[in-house]
Amino acid sequence: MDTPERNRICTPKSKFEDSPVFNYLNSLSPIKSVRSANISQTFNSLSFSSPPSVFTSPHVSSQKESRFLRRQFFSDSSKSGLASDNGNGGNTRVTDAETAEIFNCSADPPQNPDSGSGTKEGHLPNESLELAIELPRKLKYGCDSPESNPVPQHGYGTDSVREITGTSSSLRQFVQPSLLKCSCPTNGVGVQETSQLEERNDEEEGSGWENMISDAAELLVSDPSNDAEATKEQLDPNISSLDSQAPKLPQECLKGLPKTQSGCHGKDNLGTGEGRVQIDTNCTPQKLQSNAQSKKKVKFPNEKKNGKAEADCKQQRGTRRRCLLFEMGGGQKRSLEDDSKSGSSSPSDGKVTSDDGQLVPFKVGNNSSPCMVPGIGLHLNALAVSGKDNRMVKHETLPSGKSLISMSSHITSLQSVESDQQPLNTTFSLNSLERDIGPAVSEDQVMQDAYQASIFGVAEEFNESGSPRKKRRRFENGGEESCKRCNCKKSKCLKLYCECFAAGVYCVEPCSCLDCFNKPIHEDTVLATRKQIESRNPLAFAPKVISHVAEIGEETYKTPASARHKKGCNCKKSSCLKKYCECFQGGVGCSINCRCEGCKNAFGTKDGYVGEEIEPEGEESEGSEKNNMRKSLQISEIHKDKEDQYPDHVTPITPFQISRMSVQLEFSSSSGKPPRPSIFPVGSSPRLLTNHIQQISGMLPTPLKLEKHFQIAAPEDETPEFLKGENSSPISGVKTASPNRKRVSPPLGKSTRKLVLQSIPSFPSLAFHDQADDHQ
DNA sequence: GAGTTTGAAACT
DNA sequence: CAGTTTCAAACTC
Repeated sequence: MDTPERNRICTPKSKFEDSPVFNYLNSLSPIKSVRSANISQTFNSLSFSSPPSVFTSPHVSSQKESRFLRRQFFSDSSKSGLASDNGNGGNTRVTDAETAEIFNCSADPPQNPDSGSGTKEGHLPNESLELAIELPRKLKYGCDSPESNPVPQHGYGTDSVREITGTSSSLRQFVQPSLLKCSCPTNGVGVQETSQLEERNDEEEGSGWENMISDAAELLVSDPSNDAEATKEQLDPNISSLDSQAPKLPQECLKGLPKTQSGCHGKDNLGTGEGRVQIDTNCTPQKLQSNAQSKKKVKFPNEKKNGKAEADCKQQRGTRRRCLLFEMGGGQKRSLEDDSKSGSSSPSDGKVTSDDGQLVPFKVGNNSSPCMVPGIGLHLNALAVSGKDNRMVKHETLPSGKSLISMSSHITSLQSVESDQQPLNTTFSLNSLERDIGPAVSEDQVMQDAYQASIFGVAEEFNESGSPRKKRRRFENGGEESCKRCNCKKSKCLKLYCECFAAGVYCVEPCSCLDCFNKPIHEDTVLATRKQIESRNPLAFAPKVISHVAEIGEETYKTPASARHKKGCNCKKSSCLKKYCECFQGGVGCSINCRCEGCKNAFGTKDGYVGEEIEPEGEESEGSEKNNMRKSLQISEIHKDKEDQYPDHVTPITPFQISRMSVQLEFSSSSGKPPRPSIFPVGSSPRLLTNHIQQISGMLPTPLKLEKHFQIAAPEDETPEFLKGENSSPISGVKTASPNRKRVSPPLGKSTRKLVLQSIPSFPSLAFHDQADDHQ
């Protein structure tokens, strides 16, 4: 069972990598763990146990990898020239060797450079060709446009530095997880340390964190050349390490963490974890490049599609980083104030991160589950993806430089419930949740990256000069929440009118708002305002779109498909066919809760929704068709769900994500614009994402298609209860905890959910899953 | 880019 | 709770 799942997860790679090596890697849990690293970092502040993060990360990592790969492509292409200039031409192999060494450090430093690079190199030619072909397409938006390339301006060296820093972060993510898995010793500490180290490095370099981030983002997104290379390099190393070493990793990890340290020149040799980090940071871009190259080689050989998928995934990773990597700590205020303007962009903010920081307790954080879903900012977006309810207010600097304020909203219901029931379990569940989130995010990111790659990169350019609206739209579409921008003039960005505020994100430069108080400087005001709003409406900041969640025993499972707008829309003239409609905007069908008139929501009409239960009545034609679609989809979903469960660590997919996917798809297809960030993402399980992506890559066409494919998630099952009453909403859940339970017993959840949920083990241990997967 | 439309949020 | 106003996004030209 697992194998297929894993394949899905890695699908992009796997496809690329038909080679047994990839399969092997996929099968190997450690690699996955590496992926998860990103997430773990995000959550570092929370101090999660390494293991969960590791597992969760795999998806993410994969995505990131894909993203990086893309970038690399660009960069490579561009670089090739640069390299020639710099005399780096010969570096590729050398770098490969170096990278191999670097990675090997963890395993066998000296030994394998060749093996890793060699295998990769063998593939390279084909891949490069494919990449060259594919890249242009993908890059069109970001890369092609000259504007998109801010990097070029920067000296190569500077870029490299930034890249390095950025890469270091990325690398950290990758590396750390692996390290964590392998060595585990330093887990939390190591991660934090690594983050610190990164920060230090960044500081040393003199580039602001924000700058770094923004640059990195730009580079990643738009810059094919240098930045891309850097990112690639950064990513690649991880990837390459994974790929080349993947087979080795498990063993090596066990053996070699120390070696890696020794091999890599860490600035500071803190611990194994640090060593890794350092390694990453230390690794020169060249090395990274080599790794990246090796990776490229490996991945691309197969099919363009695969390459695309990978690229998407990679991009997503990059995106994620942007959004997630930097968490603002309680210390943020200071840093933020200092940085105030940048909105977040200040390096200090980014620096604050886990160690310092702590989440500003907007509300009492139940658990520190780190899982804030970073991207969730949009009203709709806030989707429950997070599933976790961390109420903690986090400040995360988003790619755009915005910092998440956070609230992860109230989705806590599940967790809270669990916590109530079993404190011990809660931690576990949290981990699982985190895991879920991570993957989910990754998926989303993947989706986003796909779009972002095309669109997003461009968006950033606009930030500074472009017209706010356009920028915003592009950002929103391509970017994620983090990319959100508002244009508030009278609300001071302290009301829900403001998307940024509603999303729990600070306004950033790109925002064209006036008299904005939604900035770190005014953190107190923002928090106070939020409290007020929440006091009025606890669900105010809760995700508007709610996915169906089921709880089994102690664990909560996300039901795949169902997602509905919490509150329902009230559309009268838009027929729920435009973004005016929150349901439509959220990529979900209208539900009973909707009071819309003439509902024609492409994702599912109100009638249709009822129709599932009461189909005959409503718009039968549409409803019936949709239902059929849904059924088919559901079936597929069921399978997916099962698969997802295992691979992802049990944590069920967040319905939101799925809904997002559908939405995103639509938008992308329909408007050609990237779906909103929040919506983007997607499918809870990376697998789904990969699958979807694959499908989508070819498909994107009309929203309808997407709907058909994805719709399942949105329509149905839904959690009746969420829909039924806002009260039941997660937020309420936070208070009472009960809501989830209600959800769990979905009367409506006709079909699949139950099966899925049942199949999932209550608390699968990571190792357990892996094993189980293997057996399966 | 300006203006209009739309529906949520906020207010009464 | 319903009605009205305010607001900003979404949309159109």
